[in-house]
Amino acid sequence: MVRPEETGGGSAPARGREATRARILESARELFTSEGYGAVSSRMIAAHAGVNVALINRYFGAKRGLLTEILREDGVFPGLIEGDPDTLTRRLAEHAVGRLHGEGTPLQRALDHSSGDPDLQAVYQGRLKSAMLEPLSAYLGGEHAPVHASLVAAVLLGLTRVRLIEGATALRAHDRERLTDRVQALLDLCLEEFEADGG
Amino acid sequence: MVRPEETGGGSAPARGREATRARILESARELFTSEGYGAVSSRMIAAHAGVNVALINRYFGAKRGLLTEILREDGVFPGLIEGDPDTLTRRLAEHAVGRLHGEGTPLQRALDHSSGDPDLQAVYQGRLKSAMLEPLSAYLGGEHAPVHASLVAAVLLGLTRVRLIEGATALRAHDRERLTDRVQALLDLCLEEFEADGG
DNA sequence: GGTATAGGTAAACGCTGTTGACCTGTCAAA
DNA sequence: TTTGACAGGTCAACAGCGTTTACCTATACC
Repeated sequence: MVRPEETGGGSAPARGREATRARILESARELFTSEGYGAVSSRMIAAHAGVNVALINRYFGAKRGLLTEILREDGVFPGLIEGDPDTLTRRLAEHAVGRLHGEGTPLQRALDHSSGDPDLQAVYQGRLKSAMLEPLSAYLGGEHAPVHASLVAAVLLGLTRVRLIEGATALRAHDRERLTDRVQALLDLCLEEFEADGG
Repeated sequence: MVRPEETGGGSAPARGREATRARILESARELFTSEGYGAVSSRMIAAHAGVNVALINRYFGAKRGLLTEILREDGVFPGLIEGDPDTLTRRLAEHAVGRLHGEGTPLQRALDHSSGDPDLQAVYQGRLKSAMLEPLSAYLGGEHAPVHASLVAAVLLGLTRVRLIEGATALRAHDRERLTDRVQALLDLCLEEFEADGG
């Protein structure tokens, strides 16, 4: 049998599968944003979406699948890599310091706070690899590009993590500016070529 | 009533409370080391220690309490802060790069790998604050000491985290040396004084 | 000897993510 | 028109988790 919503000339846009899937996804997004990931159970999502719990696993494999899908759509690490190479580290530094101040989308903020969850960690790591390390490495080029990319990622991730420990301490504008400068300097140092191999 | 093991001149060294507590703690340490934190359940620990599950919560409040106790004893962040200030960043860099290579105690390695768990994250954060940020900040002194300490911690944490994503990539000796140098340079930059406030 | 109590146990509680069996309505073919 | 297949959905259960409550038992004191 051919499912109606998969036929090219379908008239009714699938009242069932796609609509339900979307409703679940939207509920999950809302709840993850307001409550965090770990604090939201499958049953909560199902209830919010007005569907049965089993559908979550039917459509998304597992609770983690919801997260993967949401992060795939929203993009945890928006396109910072593209753009003028000369201002790359500036953009990254501003993004990082911005995150230090709890900026970013509400979803980003929520997920940063529930970053302890193993599911989230796993998905995040996948995203980080494909949306940060690999493109950055390709963007940089050169023999040591992977190491450079790793160092940059380390600084950025570390900042986010420290923020979770210390809490978001609001800086005055010019302190923030200085911090951004410093972070940019760190990133620049990360990208500096390793000296020519002596051995 | 006065508990025997708490009286100064007790003869039998408490076959009960303390011994049982220690047995639970040792079982937990072993299992956490070999399996990670999240993969070990309260019942597994209890079974391994030959005691009832309820005793874990009786003696340690919760599963997390075991972790807190173990990390308190072993010290996740051994005394790197003390010692010659001139070689501080070198020591930290070597420690960090060592961790990149999966060095450190087996327990450290295991916990690094299961660092996704919320419990572990919470306990780690507490330890990091009291064993890293605060002493480092005190050690450095000066107006901007907390910011410097945060930046240092960010670099160190970030490196650990990136390692989890990329896996431990074994570096050749001289590459490792170069990486250590680079990390040290990053840390030095973290500690550089902010230029005098112009505004 | 009687009794308070520390130490220990068994069984449950409420929750989690996940799964398999079942129902139901629609749509295609005979 | 009847029949059958099947997608979409529901219900109830599973196995596991951390934790808690009620109970038992042996020891140590009065």
